[in-house]
Parts: sequence; structure tokens; C-alpha cells
Amino acid sequence: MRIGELAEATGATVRALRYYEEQGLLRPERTASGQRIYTPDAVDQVLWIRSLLGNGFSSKAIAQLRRCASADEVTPEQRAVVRAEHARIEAAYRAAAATKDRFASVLAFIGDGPD
Amino acid sequence: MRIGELAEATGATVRALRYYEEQGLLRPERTASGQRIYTPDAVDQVLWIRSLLGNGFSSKAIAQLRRCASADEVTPEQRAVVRAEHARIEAAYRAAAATKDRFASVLAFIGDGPD
DNA sequence: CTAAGACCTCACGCCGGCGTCAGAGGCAAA
DNA sequence: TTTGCCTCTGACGCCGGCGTGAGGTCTTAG
Repeated sequence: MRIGELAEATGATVRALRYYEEQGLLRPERTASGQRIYTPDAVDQVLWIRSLLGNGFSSKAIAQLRRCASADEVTPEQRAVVRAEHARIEAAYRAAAATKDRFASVLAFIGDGPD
Repeated sequence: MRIGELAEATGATVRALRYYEEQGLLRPERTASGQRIYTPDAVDQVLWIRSLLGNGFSSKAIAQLRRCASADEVTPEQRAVVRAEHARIEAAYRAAAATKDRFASVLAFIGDGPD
């Protein structure tokens, strides 16, 4: 698929997709004339990238993870990266859960009134 | 407590605490000479603020929520704010959960090797 | 063949959440 | 009172994640 289609399929902008490639998060093929061609998997990849970014991951960390996933062998360094980021996401998850619960109680308090 | 103590208690920097006040997220008392004095509750408030910021909330949205919490009456506008932010946090929570699970499987795959 | 639209590569701009000075003033101990 | 640390108020700087042109090329419908 072409970049505009991927953008529409994922909700990302064309600019963002090019930025992701620039950061090494995406590696589309190119046509002879230089136009980007994405495989269907790219949709999931982009959604994944955006969810990581939304959870406070930096693009550099995501690039590390990507390299880790595509390597045949996992180096100790990569292992460390994964573990560190795992700790991050655990914290983010707990924070999100707490925040969600807190909101739920606020909603229970005010939510049944008129709009 | 003074700002340095609050900083140490919360893990935020002094600069960040002043920034939060600037944004209307915190309202410490002042001594006659102008030094900030925080009540013990401020610790929880700061942790709460940081968790919201970490979940992608803007400081303006948090200020709105704060105003909402301290008002005697909840206006429809505030109600809308809370609902919108609730949707945000729901999404963030689901994303975090998915990310966490994905990491868990990665760790299961590589995590039992040597460091 | 042509015209519209999607795409390309620079490259500068923006904004939020602080970091980081500079310079001046509190405050507790000796 | 002096020493040393904490705090104060500006005010500029930085960096990531894009937005937004400018100026040119590709593709495809008619």
C-alpha cells in the first residue's frame, strides 16, 4: 500500500509516517521512482508504534526494540533495553489503571446528571 | 513542607513544582517572605499530576480537572471535560495493557537467558 | 497528452514540559 | 555576624514529535 492509504488506515498523518521511517521505526520498500510501498503488516506496526509513543516511549527506544525483534540473537545489551522498557510500561500501566479508577469514581459522582 | 522537601518526597524537581504552580495545578501557601509552604497532601497531588502527565494529559486539562474538583457545583462544561478525559484515560489504559502483555511475551521469550 | 492529485525531499517552525543559568534574598548554626 | 544552603523571580534554552510550506516528480483517469 502507498503512504496515503497507510495514513488513512492508521490515523497517522503522512508526515508522521515519514518521520517514523526517519527514526528507523519503519522500513518500507521503494518503487523504482522512489515511492514508498508498505506491506499490510505496517498497519499493525504503526498502531503499535503509536501506542508506545502514547505511553511515553521515545522513538529511539522503539527503534531499539525493533532491532531487538528482528535480530537472530539477542545481545545482553538488548536484553537490558527490553527489561528497562518493561519496567517503564509496568509503571505506565499501573498509573493508567489508577487514573482510570479515579476517573470512574468521579464519573459515578457527577456522571448521572444532565448534560 | 518546603519546596525542596516536596521535591525529594515526590521525585519531581524543584523547577517542575514551580512549573505546576505556574500552570495552576498547585496552590501552595506563602510565608511572609514569599517562600512556598506545602501541606502534606501535596505529595499525593504531585504524584497524581505526574501520573496524569505521564498518561498524556496536558497541564491545561489537569488544571480543568482541578477546578472541577474544587467547585461546589459541576457545570455541564466541566462535565464534558471530565467525560472527554475519561475517554482518553480509557484509551491510554487499554493501550498500556496491550503493551504490557506484549512485553510480557517478549520477556517470556528472551528473559530466562543470562544477563 | 494532459491535468489533477498523490508523492517526493529538504528545511524551517511550533509547542509543551521542563533544564539551566543569573542575580538577589531568606534562614539556621556557630 | 558570617557562612552555607535553600529559596525566590525572571528569562532564555532544549528536545521530541510532528505541522507546514516550497518546489519538483509520479501516476492515472479522461
